[in-house]
Amino acid sequence: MNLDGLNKEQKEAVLHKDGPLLILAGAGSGKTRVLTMKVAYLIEQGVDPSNILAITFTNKAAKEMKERIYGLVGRTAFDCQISTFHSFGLKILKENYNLLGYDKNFTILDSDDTLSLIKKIMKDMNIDIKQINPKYVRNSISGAKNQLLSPEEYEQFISAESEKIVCKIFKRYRDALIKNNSVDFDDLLILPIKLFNEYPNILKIYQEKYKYILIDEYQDTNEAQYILTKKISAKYKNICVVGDNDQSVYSFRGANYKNILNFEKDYKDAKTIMLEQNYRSTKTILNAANSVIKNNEFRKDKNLWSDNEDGEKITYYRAYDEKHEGSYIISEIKKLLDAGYKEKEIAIIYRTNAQSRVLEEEFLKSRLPYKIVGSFFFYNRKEIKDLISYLKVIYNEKDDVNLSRIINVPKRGIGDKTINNLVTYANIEGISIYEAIETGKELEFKKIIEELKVDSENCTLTDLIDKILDKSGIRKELESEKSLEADIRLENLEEFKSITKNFEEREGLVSLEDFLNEISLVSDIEEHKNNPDKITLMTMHSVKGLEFDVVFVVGMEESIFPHANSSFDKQDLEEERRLCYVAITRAKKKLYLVNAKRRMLFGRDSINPPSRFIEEIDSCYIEETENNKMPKKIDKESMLNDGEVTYNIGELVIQDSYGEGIVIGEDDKFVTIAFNYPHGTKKFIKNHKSIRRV
DNA sequence: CCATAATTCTTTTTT
DNA sequence: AGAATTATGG
Repeated sequence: MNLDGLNKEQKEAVLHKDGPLLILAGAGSGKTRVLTMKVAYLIEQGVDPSNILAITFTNKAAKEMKERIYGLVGRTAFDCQISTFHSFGLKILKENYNLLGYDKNFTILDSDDTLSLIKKIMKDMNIDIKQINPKYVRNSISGAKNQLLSPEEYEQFISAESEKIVCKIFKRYRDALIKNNSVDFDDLLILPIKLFNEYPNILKIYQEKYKYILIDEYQDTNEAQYILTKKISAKYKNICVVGDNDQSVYSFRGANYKNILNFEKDYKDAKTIMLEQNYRSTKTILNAANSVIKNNEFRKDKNLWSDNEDGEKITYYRAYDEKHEGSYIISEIKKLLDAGYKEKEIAIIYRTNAQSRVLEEEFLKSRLPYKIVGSFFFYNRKEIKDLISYLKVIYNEKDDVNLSRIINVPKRGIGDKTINNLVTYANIEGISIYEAIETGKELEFKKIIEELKVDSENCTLTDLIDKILDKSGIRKELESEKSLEADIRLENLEEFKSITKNFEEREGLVSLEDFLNEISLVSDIEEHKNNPDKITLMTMHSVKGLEFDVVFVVGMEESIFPHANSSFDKQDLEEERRLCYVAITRAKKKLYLVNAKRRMLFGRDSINPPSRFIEEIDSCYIEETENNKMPKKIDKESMLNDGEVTYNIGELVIQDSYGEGIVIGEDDKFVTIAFNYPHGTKKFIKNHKSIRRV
């Protein structure tokens, strides 16, 4: 194998074959390259590809790694197990479902399904969902599960009244999942661990199977993921993990960057290699990223450097509003394309998914090719969810959650009362809703599902979709409605067939089981399509691990980024800053930071000051323009209005640094203004020019 | 049981 | 602003 393109440390990492290895790899230091070459090297050294397990966090990363290994070793790459933690967990469950009390055709509940199950349980228990938010319950349960706590163990740790209630719901929730023959996302990690604990001989099989384990983004692993791989690698200890503490951005999911520190404790003879040279970005971009991240207090300083040229300065643009933000980006992209940049080398990244909406509108107008990665937009539509529920029920009739969703879709005259009767009966008998159906209109529904079950055995997926639409009456209902909205729904359902068709062609598979697994774990429509040259729109979280020539980071405003919910707590804020570090370091050649003076949020016009992260970047890296004048240092005289200014208590005003606020107090010299969280109340010189009436 | 009106969320981030 | 949930009346 040719290692010429690698530096000393990279070579060392690739050539380390046996024993634990920790690679601390800064952004853009070539870690993916090292990982892929390492796999190729192992194969070259005679390791059976089927003994290699490589784990990534996102499906995109897994896909990319597969392609790159394929590029190095050819078809034998397919014999390696390269997947996300969750799909790896699913694979183990599929191989051992019976030992865990499940039927073969168990299904995965997504976070919406999980939420409706919790709501149902709470209703059953007469818990007011206004008193305790079901989402809080869901998150608490998920948190406990990821700490590998059973409801009984969780009980030992809690004291608050609300947590005790959560615990009771947790118990019912756990039982309900088994009864529904369903698992949630967390189960994909913790059930395999349970399996290994209860059946050591099975653990042994997996230890022999996966003699070499590589894990990417190790700083993002949570307790469950940590334990899972620790168990499997316990025998041979050929475990190689790659991580960067500065890029740890999943603590909300229980990720614990301390796992990196634990690694050296767990494996006393672990070798550690640091990759500190950045090959990706210009000096300007890297320096900007470093000047932001150095503001984090809880951080081990490191020395990431670059030999690349200085490159262009960063462009900071302050748009008038969110639409202008979009149109500005479009106009810049047009210039970039004229200058020879390729669409697929341009990315727009934002903090929240909701921001993609306005951007998409502007892109549609511009007719530039774009793709929104991770857009729930399609899968979140009612008609698509209904269709998927049909598929899940056809495959797993015990799935009460999805069955309840569609038993009256389209309208069949089955209302709350009928369903409640069914549920009560099913509970008494200890059977599923499906089994409980014996009479009435619901029996017709059952017959439809029975027929479709047969169809699912006999025809292709795409044909099955057609049969569902016909036999359920969904198509008929939408066609007879003759509204634009109904037409769009039909179109979306037709579009869904292109996803199944693509799946069938790509995988050569037509099984409902495989398709359901795929859409449960890859809930991103773009992953199902072939993607030619397009401009990429995605969140900062999903962009991790990728790189582009040109990156636009948009919505650089306080309370969007850093997000309002994360700007108060110091730890949260530091995570936001790491996220900013991730965002900036995606850019290879040119970085744009964009924000809007005002923006519609929750249907209200809100005004937020520029993100603090912009100010943290040394201004020498940012191009000076008319538009982006940094917080001006003008002498006090010129900042005061001539003459007297008076305000009324309760009046809405805008202040340049803190945005919208309400006047809550006034005397002859000062005015007191209450601003939105997290700014609080501030006192100003009354006729200061930074304050304006709305 | 269902259509319409009124009201109340929603936007962190992912598998 | 738009979606989702709940109330109301037929």
